[in-house]
Amino acid sequence: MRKLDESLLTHLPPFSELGREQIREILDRATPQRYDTGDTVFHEGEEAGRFFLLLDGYVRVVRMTAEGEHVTVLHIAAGQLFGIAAALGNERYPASAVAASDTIALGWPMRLWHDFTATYPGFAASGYKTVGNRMEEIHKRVVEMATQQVEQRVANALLRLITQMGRRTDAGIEVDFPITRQDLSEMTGTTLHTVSRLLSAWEKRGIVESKRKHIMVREPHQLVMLAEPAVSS
DNA sequence: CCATTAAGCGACA
DNA sequence: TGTCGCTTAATGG
Repeated sequence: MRKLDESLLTHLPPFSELGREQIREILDRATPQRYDTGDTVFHEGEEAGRFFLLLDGYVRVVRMTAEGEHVTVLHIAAGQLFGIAAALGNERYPASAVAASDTIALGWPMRLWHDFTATYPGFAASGYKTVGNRMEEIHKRVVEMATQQVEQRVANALLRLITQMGRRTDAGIEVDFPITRQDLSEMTGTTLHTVSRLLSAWEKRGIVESKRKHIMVREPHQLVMLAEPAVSS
């Protein structure tokens, strides 16, 4: 295997404050790995043996309920760390990580998390910031789930997707990985039928456009309107 | 307002 | 040809 190029990491937050030598050392201990769409990077409850940096593609973080239903907790985009259980003091992964598209990730043994945070300035801070940002996002969603109706929740989920993992096209902003109605329903705590009906209705109004596994938002502003809590009743 | 059940259709491998 | 993604209608909580 060819040596990894240092430029892979130099702009990324966890490494941006590090020198070339330090990045070299970190890269030399990394194991690159490909995952096909749908592949599981690690399973919920598994011993947390490695942490990862997503180099390319998208990963979704999924929890399983007692009844065996999937709940998508959040999505990870390229450049972000994931599986950093050690930063949370966990011995096991609290959720599963599934490749939402074909992806490439770097993996390190979890014990190196402690080495890295102790040795490299900025690495720990960046890791905790990542954790903090995700906590905040999850908290927002908890409030959403408790207070908003399904249409608002789905609109919000779609807005987050195009904001964080959208690809601009001439006709609008498209979710940059294959996504089904089932996926959206697992993000919003509803059924694929309800998502299907909502998307059909939005499509008739020209707000979105979708083919199988593709969703494009043509009128983000309209979606923002829909995402706001209903005024009455 | 929304979940569930059921039926049917086209895309895809 | 079988599976998957999607749509729609009907029903009921």
